[in-house]
Amino acid sequence: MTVTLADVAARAQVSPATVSRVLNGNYPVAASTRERVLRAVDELDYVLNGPASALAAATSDLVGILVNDIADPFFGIMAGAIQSEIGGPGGRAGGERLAVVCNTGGSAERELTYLTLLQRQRAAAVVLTGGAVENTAHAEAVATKLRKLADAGTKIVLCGRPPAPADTDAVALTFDNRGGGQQLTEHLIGLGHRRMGYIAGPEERTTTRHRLEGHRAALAAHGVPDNPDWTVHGRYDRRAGYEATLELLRRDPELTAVVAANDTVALGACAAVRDSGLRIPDDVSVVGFDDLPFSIDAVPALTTVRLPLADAGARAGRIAMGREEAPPGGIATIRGELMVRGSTGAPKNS
Amino acid sequence: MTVTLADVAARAQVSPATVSRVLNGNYPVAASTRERVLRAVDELDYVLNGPASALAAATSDLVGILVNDIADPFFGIMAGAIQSEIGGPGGRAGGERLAVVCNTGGSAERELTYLTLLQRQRAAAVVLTGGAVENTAHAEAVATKLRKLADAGTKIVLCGRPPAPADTDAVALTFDNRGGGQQLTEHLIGLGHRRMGYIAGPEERTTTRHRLEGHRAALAAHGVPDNPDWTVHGRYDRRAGYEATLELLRRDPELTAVVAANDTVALGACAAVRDSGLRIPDDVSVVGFDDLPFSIDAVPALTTVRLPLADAGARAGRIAMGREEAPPGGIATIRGELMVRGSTGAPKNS
DNA sequence: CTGTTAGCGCTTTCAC
DNA sequence: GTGAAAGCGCTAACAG
Repeated sequence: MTVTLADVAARAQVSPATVSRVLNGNYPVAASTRERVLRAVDELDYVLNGPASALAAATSDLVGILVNDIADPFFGIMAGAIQSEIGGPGGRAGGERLAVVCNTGGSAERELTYLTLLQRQRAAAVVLTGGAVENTAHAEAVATKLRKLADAGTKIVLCGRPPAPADTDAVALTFDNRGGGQQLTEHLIGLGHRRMGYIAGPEERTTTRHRLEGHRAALAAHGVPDNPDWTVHGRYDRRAGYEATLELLRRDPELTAVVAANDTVALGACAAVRDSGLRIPDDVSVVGFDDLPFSIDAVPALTTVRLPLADAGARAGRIAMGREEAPPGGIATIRGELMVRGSTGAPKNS
Repeated sequence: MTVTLADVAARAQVSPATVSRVLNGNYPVAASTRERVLRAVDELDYVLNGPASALAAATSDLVGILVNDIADPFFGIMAGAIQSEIGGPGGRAGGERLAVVCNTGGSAERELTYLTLLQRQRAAAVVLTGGAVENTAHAEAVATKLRKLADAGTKIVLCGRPPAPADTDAVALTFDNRGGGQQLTEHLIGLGHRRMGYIAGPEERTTTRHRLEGHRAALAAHGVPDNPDWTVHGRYDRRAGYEATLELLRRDPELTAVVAANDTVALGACAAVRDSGLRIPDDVSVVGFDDLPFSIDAVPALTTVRLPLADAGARAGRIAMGREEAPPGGIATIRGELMVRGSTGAPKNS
């Protein structure tokens, strides 16, 4: 009932092999033959059987994209950019790759499971986005998995994630979270802030640690005192930002600034500051990280560090497809850009 | 070099068929045998060949999700919810479905191309999210494609999209965009507004048309005059909202409210209102649509219509997997809920 | 409950 | 430039 390549071959009066060759366009075929085949394909409304060709060719045209949370624009933007470069429709013929988006929810276990599932699909490439879980056992398990994938011919690219062990053959486009965190806090210090609350992301995450390290490095470099009470951990969402800010303000009502792990958290922080009857930035300055699209529309607009998410994703996609060379050493560090806006100002009593 | 099912069978001293059965868990196998097989799988570090099983079984465990723009949380939230229900890791064994997210960018052509690609993959199900392009030729082409997919055993679910022709066998979970638009405008009318600007989405989109119809129905029902000059079309992004608002205000500085096609557009509208030196809602009220997470953090918080995106996505996912019954007639209308917040108030001179 | 037997539909050497 | 033939690795009747 379903049309197969053999049917097309019969109709075009050629062998199945020839049909395969014109369909894949990776082999010389006489122009007249090609046209005859294409016509037959059309007339028969033939659709290639993906699994069958993947089986025979030992590779599929699926590209895996691992994200923590696809509902978060941070990941959505990267995923969209990656997808646009892996040659979806509109790309040159034959390069119709499909993106398999895997939501790990930040769980190490699910990350591994998805990697296995992608291995099972014989994915052409896998792009892992965002920070990694910091846990030796898990890191080793992931590295092992990546090695297996690479051995099976799957190209691995890390986008916005620290490099994996060199023997995994994974190309890494890493965000300079440490540097960004440092810039943000230095900006605040420059404004005169000395008592700053810090809302960190979930523990055991590279992104969380690096941003926090940047913050602390800035404090240390400028001799500004740190205080364990001024740091709180939470999820990367608005709710966590709201609650953490309330807690921070309760612990120390004298805080003049709140540094949030990312923009989403910062939005929650802004709400908490306002709900506490304080003004931004007059009473409390707030900063975020990432510069997601809505950040400029916060009131006042959020001071933050802009990460070129779309560019990074696009580049990762091209590298995954072998359409762009990997950076020297397989590692590139992508810096963020400090965006100073209305949510930060000099502290009142400075 | 790569381990196959036959290797596992040999090691476990059973037939390949038995191994297949324990792996798929859809057939009775003696507990002791199962365990032996599982052990062999483990020892050999065996990973099933997806394409091979898809070929043999004539169906894959891929589920396609068509979205206009995955970077937009409107789609990201639905996609995430769908994915969480199609039995990713954590689901019961054997139900490891992968989500293939396809970004159509709102292009009818790419939508069709992706549908073909999904057909090629023998996708188990396809979920089409968001509004459809309004164009007879295209609608017919899509319907034809859906029929073919359904014939091949692919389950089709529409999520947040108007029903397709009945013979496509597509289940539809439709958002009541018309009703939501009407509620919003009635709320404004109730407040005393009589001169309202409307920023519509792109033309030729069902969502755009329905929301606008709701707006106009409300105007008509209350005898409030409409004016062609008060409607502007644009993309569903902040920039479009910003520019459209400036244009609207230029055309009629007396406008007391701006109705935006969605929250993202509303954010841009708010910025434009403020940049024009006007206050929200004192001078101009602004409303959005969707109630995306950031909407409550706008200042003032956005009055909007909440769409249960996550619930709808989850339900679509379950229906696609056959884990929930389709609604009677294959169509369910999902209503939004009016969320009255600070961005709307009575007009000044009312 | 388990083994045997055929393919599923395509790609790919290897000849011609 | 094109054809023939041999699988790729798995599932699904059908027996037993």
